[in-house]
Amino acid sequence: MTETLQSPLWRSPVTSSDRLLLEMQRAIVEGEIAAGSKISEPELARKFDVSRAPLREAMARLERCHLIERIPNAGARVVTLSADGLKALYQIREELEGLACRLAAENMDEHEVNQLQELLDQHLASQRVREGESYYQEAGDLDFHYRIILGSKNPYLINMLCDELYFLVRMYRVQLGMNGPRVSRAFDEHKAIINAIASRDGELADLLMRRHIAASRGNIELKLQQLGK
Amino acid sequence: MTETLQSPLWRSPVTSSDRLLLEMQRAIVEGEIAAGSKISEPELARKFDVSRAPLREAMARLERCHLIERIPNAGARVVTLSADGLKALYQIREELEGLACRLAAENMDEHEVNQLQELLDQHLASQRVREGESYYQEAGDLDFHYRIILGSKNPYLINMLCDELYFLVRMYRVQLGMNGPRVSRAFDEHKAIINAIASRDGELADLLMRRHIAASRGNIELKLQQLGK
DNA sequence: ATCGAATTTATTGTCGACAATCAATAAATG
DNA sequence: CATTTATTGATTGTCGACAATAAATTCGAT
Repeated sequence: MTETLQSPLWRSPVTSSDRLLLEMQRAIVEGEIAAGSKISEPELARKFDVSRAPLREAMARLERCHLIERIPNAGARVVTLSADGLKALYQIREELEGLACRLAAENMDEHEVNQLQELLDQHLASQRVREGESYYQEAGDLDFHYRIILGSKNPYLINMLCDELYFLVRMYRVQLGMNGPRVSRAFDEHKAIINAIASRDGELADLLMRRHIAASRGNIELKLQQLGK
Repeated sequence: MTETLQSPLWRSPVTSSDRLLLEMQRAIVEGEIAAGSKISEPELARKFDVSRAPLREAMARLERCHLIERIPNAGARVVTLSADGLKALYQIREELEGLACRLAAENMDEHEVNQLQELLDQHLASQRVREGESYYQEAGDLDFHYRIILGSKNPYLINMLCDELYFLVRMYRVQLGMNGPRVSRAFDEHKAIINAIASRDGELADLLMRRHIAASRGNIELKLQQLGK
């Protein structure tokens, strides 16, 4: 993941609980800690060689980004991925990123728009080399979305999308993958969105982003069905 | 505040940190702990007669609902209310509650719709008695919005609106008030929204809710200007 | 007298141990 | 034999003390 992916709310990991959070986010998103599995505080504390205090703080933040679910006096479980969950998540993502796109068209300055276009050119070049390689596409796609969200200049929106929803989105995408033909199509959609933003057409940018996300959702739903969940 | 206001995620305060959270949420929303003031952990721990452990957990949750802001190794401050903050908050609220309204029109069952209509009749009756009394109106308004959000049946949406955004919304409303003429107008808007939901017209319900919230926002913005902030 | 650096002070982050609560097993009774 | 009730076990929630970091103050130099 590149530097530009970091939201302003991701502070560099100064504290133990910060490091733990990053480590556990990665482990859960990539399935290293299995979806649906129960989390034992003493066990994880030993594993990461820390006390339960920073671990519990990290877990509170994991709950905040919907990666685990806690029940008082009972324990915590890693979330399970499901078709219903995906639907609910993407309903919100469509709405909020549509808004972000509209606001970005209004609030991004010329420099930021130029940077966004340069980013797309970079991805296009690297995509020609690695045809259909999903990892780079994913990083590139996330980077693209991140910049637009930041461009909205709305702190609450940035917080919700980058800090609360995006890890779960990544979890669906990493664990359920993204197949070939969708990858190149996504580039064209990105291009259209940037054009709308560059011409300050917030309404169009909104619409295009919603469709872009809806298409992405359809792609993952297909995978879910194929796996027979 | 009535019983029905509670979201499913508000568990009864079984633990110390739960009690602390409720207490501090109320204190901040009502301005008992002044906006912008710094929070001292040892001081509050003494005041509420608990250890710092549950206090810190409560503070983590206060940060989650945007009532305080923390900086690592530096401390926490209560948020300050501003015109920019209100604008950013209501931009999101408009979008998400519009979505909630559309989903409610699709997903609420007959019984829930009937209950919603009964609720409005109750409020109308009590409003005739207490003309322009803002406290009851506020509770009633919140209750109305809560039920629609729950009716969306989208867990993420419910969590975001009821647990993360609504305390800040209440803080603006409680500390900046809501004046007379707006109160009765809100009833008519509520009525129109319910009708749209009852006739399963999600699109209309969405539109009406957005306007309702925009009007409410305009009302608070006016107050902010009058106070010369 | 003012600016900068070192020291002091206070606050936050972390630790290990204890208490309270819940789940599971085993015993007892109809 | 089934159902209920204790008992055991483990996990979570809470506490008080310590260590690390940042802010405040004092002291010294120009």
